[in-house]
Amino acid sequence: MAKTLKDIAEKLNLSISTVSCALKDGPKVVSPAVRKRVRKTALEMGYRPNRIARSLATGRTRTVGVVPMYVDEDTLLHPYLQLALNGIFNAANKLKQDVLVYTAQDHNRPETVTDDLLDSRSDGFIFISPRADSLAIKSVAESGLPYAVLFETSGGQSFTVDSRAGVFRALEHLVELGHRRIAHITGDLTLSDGRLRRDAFLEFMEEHRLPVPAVTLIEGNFTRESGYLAGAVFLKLCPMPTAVFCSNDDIALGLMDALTRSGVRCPEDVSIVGFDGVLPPGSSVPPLTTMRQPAQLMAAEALRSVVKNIEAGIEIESRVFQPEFIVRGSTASIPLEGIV
Amino acid sequence: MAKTLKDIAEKLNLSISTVSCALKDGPKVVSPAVRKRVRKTALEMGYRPNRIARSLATGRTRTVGVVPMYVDEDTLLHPYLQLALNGIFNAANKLKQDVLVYTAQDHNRPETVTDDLLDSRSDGFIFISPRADSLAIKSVAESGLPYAVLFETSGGQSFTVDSRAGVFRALEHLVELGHRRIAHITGDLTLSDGRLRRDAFLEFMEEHRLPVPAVTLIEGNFTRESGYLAGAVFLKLCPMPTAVFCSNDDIALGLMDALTRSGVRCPEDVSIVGFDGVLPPGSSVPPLTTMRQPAQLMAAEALRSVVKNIEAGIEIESRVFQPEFIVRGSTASIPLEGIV
DNA sequence: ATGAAAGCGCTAACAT
DNA sequence: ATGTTAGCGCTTTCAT
Repeated sequence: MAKTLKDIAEKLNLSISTVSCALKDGPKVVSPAVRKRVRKTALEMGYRPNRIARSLATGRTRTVGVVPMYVDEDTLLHPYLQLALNGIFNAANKLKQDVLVYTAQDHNRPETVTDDLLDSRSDGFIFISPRADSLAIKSVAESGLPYAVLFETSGGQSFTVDSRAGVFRALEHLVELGHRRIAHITGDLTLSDGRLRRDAFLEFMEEHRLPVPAVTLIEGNFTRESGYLAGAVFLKLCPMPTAVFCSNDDIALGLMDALTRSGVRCPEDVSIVGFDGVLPPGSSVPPLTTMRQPAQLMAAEALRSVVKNIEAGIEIESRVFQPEFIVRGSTASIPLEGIV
Repeated sequence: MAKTLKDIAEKLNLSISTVSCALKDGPKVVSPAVRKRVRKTALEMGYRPNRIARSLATGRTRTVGVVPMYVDEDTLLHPYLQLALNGIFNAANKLKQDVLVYTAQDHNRPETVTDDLLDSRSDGFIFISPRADSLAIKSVAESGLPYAVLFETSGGQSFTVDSRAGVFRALEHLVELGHRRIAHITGDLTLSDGRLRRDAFLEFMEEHRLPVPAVTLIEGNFTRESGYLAGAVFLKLCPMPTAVFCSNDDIALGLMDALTRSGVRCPEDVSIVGFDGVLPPGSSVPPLTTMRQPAQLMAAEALRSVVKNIEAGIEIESRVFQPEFIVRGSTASIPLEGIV
């Protein structure tokens, strides 16, 4: 059986509270002699404080909950999430916080999700790429527990990348290479990043007086499949754009795959730019030119903010992070026949 | 404030225990009428059971702890672990279990690791690729809590791949391609997979009367760096082996990198085989021929076994899984000059 | 069928 | 400086 404070107290003929305080320099002062004795026998008896009991008494768990974006299964296989989680765990370790990942979301019965979150096992939350109408966020917000939102501007204090700046930088790169017919495959437009990147795209094009025929604005949803499907649409365009700005890397890889299979070469025939920079360079041939968002840092900052709120009541403030442009092999000067 | 059983009880003029039982068909029977009333008001009041309190009362947390192999930081960036964790989370979700990942290991003070594990927050454990002398395993074993060991044969009931079968299959492939001078870069020999694969390599070579000069048995440690360094050693060998069997994929990629940089082509000049199959095919050029171990399945089975033990007292039994050979582009027939 | 009460192991205010 | 005690919110045995 696990040893308890009571066991130590009885053995030493002390009160439980004295033992408790002796072990942790508790609220009341304990004489050095006693403290020493207590610690010694605690060690000898192999005593380990019961965190469950402590949490019940203090109302704190030292645990922050992480709610990933919803997918049916294989949640942890998304490079996106993996980076974010790694950043969160790294930061949590330093702050002596535990992390509980809530992958068990059943969107057929959203109320169960909420129940899980509110059963007092986490002191605060980080929501990753939540839907705008997330019931989970709503309940957590109502409960008064602190939380931050990662990779999405709606729903609460958010930790996001400067999509607009990123899009502008990427498009400037393409324009510098001589591209004028630039298509865009959007992300999920119900997500803020999807909308912001599309809007920035349109704004840039407008500003540079570059035409955007409706057919060159293809709706995707941040998945590789949607990029692949967009490829089919793209191939029918005439004249074919010489460059495509994709709302994220997955889309870009799907597109690249579709184009390659049809004999369209990247970057010789068409330049492709992604966004997020979550994939290792070797994930595609040619390696993808992309805007890297500092996912790990953003995730770590979200965690720190939540913990600061829990521990010191400091308000959580939204932050926007600057992306970093990474030029690799998927972009090049426009093909000769593109120069009219 | 969060509502409690007491709140409901007072509102309804019932006892706490009646409310408790009404909500969960508890040990004692409650009249349908009361049960209905209780559930209705619980819903209205937004009552959520407090899992911490329940855990303290029942002594069960419905949580299994996962202890990854030790690395200083960025634990969750290892493809290895990511696959295993994903398998564990998938299986845990189905069994309504939570998963707590213990990345916060400070090997300078191993006793703190142990303390963390034994603070009653997990009902059982899965250790991933632990060291043979793992203090953490020892304490968990002593505490009597159930646990399984993943990817390592020592330390307890283990869930491992059939390394010997895998090595034999891989080497047969090389021999069929005409290779006779086959080198081996070992994994970490303090880990069972490292030893088993090396031993199987030696056994196969002996059986096929293929010479193994000491210099062609290069010690690595499962990291990409060790593969890269082994490359330098390898390049000095004369005659150079025509094939290398690497103890895992990381080593193989490091080696491939080193060779490519020196102008040695794979697979034209030298064939390379990896092991584990955790990396996406695009991770290298050419894509790596490897023995895939069913990491997700193994991890899921480990979790199920631990949970079965917790819930039904069923003994955890070691299992050995069959790997699957995946032939990709890094192996080919021996180069002409290799045929003497 | 329902209520009362003990207890899970710990914290912390209050007493001595 | 140390002991006593009342919780934290729930489960569960024992009364009624």
